[in-house]
Amino acid sequence: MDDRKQRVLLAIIQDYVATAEPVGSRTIARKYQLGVSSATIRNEMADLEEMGYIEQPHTSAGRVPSITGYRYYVDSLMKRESVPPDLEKIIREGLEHTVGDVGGLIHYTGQLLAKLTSYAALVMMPGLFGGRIRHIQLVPLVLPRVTLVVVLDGGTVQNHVFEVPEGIGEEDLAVISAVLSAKLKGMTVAGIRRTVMSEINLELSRYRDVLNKALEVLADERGSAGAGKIYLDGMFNILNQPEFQNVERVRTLLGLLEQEEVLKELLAETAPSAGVTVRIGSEMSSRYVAECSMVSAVFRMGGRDVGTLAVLGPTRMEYARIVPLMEFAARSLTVYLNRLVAGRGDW
Amino acid sequence: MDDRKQRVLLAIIQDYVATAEPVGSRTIARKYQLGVSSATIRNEMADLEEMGYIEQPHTSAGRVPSITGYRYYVDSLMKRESVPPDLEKIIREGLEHTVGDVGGLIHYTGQLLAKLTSYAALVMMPGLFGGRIRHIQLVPLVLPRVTLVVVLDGGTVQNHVFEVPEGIGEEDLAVISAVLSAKLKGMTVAGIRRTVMSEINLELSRYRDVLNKALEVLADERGSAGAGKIYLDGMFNILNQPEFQNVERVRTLLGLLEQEEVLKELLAETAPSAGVTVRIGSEMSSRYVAECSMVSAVFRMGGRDVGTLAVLGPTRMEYARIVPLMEFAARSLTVYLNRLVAGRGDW
DNA sequence: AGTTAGCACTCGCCTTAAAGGAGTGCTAAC
DNA sequence: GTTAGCACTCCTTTAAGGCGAGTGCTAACT
Repeated sequence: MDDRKQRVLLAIIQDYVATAEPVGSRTIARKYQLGVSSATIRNEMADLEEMGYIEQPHTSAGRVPSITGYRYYVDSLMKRESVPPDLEKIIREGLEHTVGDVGGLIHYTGQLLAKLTSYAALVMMPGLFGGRIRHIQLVPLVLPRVTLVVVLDGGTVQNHVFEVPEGIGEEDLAVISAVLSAKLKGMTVAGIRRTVMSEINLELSRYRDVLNKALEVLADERGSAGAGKIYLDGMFNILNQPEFQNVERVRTLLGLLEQEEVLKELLAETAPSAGVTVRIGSEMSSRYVAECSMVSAVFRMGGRDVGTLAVLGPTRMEYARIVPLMEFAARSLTVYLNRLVAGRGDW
Repeated sequence: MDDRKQRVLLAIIQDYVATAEPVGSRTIARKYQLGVSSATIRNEMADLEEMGYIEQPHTSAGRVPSITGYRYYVDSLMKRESVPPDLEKIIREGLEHTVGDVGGLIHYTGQLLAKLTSYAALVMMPGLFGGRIRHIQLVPLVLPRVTLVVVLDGGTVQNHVFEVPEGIGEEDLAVISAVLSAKLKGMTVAGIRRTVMSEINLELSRYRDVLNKALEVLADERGSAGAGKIYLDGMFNILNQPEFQNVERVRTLLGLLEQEEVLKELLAETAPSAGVTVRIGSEMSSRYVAECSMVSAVFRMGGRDVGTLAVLGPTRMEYARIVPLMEFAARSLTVYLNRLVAGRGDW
């Protein structure tokens, strides 16, 4: 792909992203000075089409970038815009001044992203995964129902209700709680080793049933790394995009957004740790988002990936603006999350 | 309004609810045997229009029920359909077999309603309002940040993060927790009296600051009776309604559904305790739901209203089917919620 | 060989006109 | 009070024509 072809492709994508209209050779010759006539551009466009980077909705319409075209753009052509300082400020100050738990901070970031990007924002929360246990206790409800309450240092509180065998009383629960507390406090849920578990089991062999149940709950949370809750914001934004003037499309998309399972899968495809993942149209696993792209990034706590931030918009997304913004958001969130659990010191 | 006019109005509403098409005199004469000709019906329709019960989108279109018309129908004309036994069974068994906390049960009911009605379902959860305190504790996170954890007998767990003054340590928090626990356990949050509070304050005067903060959190929850979380399900259903083929309308409605505050207000207008509230179009306070109706009912715990169930659909809603269904759902939910906190005994 | 002007051609979209049809209101007769 | 008949209204559908954006090709130019 020679230099001029690249410039033509870049122009087509920029124009299409801006206008949502198929772009013709004349437009490019006029608006983007490539120093050649529209006829030359037509020739280049014919080539680009043959190479699969652009498409024609129908004869005598302009060209539209293909998935391959967008991909090439994102990987090689795109000049990342730097995040405007005022946005950086908004994000930083927003995160700085949010009091509350880890969940609140993350949720807030999602809302902010929706507002700042004008697309839909998705957030996958960490389960019990990301934090050290500060408090763990079995609280009797109406026996035989009890709830296992776990408080993490980030302020996350999770609980899980289950039933204990007949004959277990409040005192028994207090004993178990004390042992659990002694053994597990300070550990991350992920870090609970089999050895600790059996140690506990030994110490409390009388209560094997209850214990197994409780540990099972913890293990559940640990196993399903992506089991966290999903928040969705600004899906309303997406309706302002011209490609969603068609109700049929809105319906399929909204149908998707209601299925948490599918969303989780989509988010789970985000590359671990490093940078930002961009997936365009059919590069995503669900066919319901054919016309959409997702830009996502993971955030971390204690050196471990714990959740995912994402933005969902039309394939015609402003990648050059969104990618750096997501990167900044995920990095900022990571910083402030870790401050939350480590006092002032950055992680 | 004479008997025949009522029958004509009834026929118009039934037909319009079924077809979403303006209904003409001929249709009524043909499909609903009133024993008179279409000309007579035309005369009746002219009268009904003058009386404000029906409207004409334009000359030479059929008639459509007005808000007033629907209102008259719901209040006087409607024959409630009885809830089909299989639906009753689905609801009962669903609620019976849902293990977990109060929140899970309520949320599940919302999902069920969305599925069974084919409209959007809204649920306003109780805050800390509806249940007795089983456990209350200040858990230190990374000092000075602590979280107040409250567990209710329904299994609801709420927490709130705040900061304590310098110099307060884990032991201090343990002392405070012990007193809070001793004084408040077994009370409902709503039932916490000023007297108890000052009693606690007296006992722990050293920790006045921390205590005030903690009690403030509790009071907050108590004050905002409807402050609970809102769940939304099946908004996707609403897009299948013919009146929402128009994207503009979808946008305004979705815009509404994203604003929790507005939703809370809408739900808060539900009549307390008794039966089912139906609000049609402009009878609701928000102008964004002009084309919609809401059928809502409160559910109770411990003899007190704690939350609201609602269904949101087009004004052209199948009231005769939905009203009894909502009533049944709210009643069932009340029963099972109370079982949850009272052992087997019904409330 | 690459570039460009010119031009015929394609094809979606918009406007306009005409036909069709559902439904009404009115009148006159029963 | 009811009904048949009929003129009238007005929305909706269909068809046709013109417009315009854009293309691909050819031939000439550098």
